[in-house]
Amino acid sequence: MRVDDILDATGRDLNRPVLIAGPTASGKSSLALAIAVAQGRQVINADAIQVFENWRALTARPSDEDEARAPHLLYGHIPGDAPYSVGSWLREVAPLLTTSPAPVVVGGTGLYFTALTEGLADIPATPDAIRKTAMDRIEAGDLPHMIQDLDPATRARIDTDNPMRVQRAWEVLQTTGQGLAEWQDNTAPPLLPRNSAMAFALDAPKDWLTPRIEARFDQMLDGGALQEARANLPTWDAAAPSSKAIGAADLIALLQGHLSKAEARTRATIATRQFAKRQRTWFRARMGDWTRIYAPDL
RNA sequence: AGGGGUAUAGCUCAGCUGGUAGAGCGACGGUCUCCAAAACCGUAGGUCGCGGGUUCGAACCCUGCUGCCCCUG
Repeated sequence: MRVDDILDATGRDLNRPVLIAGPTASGKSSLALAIAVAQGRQVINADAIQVFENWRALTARPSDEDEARAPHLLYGHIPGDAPYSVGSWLREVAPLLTTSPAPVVVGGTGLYFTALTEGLADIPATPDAIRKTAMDRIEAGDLPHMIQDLDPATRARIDTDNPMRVQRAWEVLQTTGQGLAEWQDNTAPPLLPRNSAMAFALDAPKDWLTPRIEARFDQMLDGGALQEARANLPTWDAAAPSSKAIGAADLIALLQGHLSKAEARTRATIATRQFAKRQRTWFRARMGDWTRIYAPDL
């Protein structure tokens, strides 16, 4: 499927949102922009890290020129130290899906798309006090007891080797008195069922993507990623949500003199390749009914 | 040229007084319903620089060679 075919297909039903998922550096943003421009749609971000304001070059957010060609929403609108999650994202997208024409939602975060088209249990937020208790217990090495505290159904369902999953399950049980498994079993219908959207998943083979990832990192550096890192340096906090942007810690380490430019580049591109692998796995396993698009053909 | 050191998985290195090799990272595969550019799980790689010797048995001891590093000249 080429761009023209996609424009043709999506152009026939302007009331259905277009979903575009794909690995980093696969070219999904420009495809989304082409559709938006041609059909008067808005572009909505479905990327967990591009929502943050403080790393624009490094997270490959659309340029000013791109944003001038079509409205872009949910990009860089969250402070780098503010918490954000699938739940936050779903609440923000909800009112944006009803525009006419319908938007094109584009990004690389599989979980966000899955939550959108398959639903997400509506669980009350964890109070700060409970979160703090959870983190303290984990830090104290108390994970085994937290696992024991869980309800059997949840314990059997989650990956108990994964501290984050255990923490989440424990917090849900503590704050709601109800097990995570039960909450999930009662998940409400999705905001946007798969069939109510035109969904595309970009396929980007490893050997094709790797050189693009490397070239793009160099473009990021040329595009001001280093100045951006310098701007972030004074307030840098490795634990801040936006600090998870691939390459952020490496550029900071470079500025602090802990890494050479070559080392920073190597680390960042390796991390990006590993991330792309996880994305591929998610798309293949969870989005089997999305229309596949072979990225090199675009 | 002489003296010293070093040579073990793709990379960085462990391997006690000899019992046919391990880790971290990387690579590859996978999981994942609220930190997801996160977190987690699994798999595959090595005739231990080369040759000779000692020994029931050598990555480990002896010896020659080769490469690299340091010191002296």
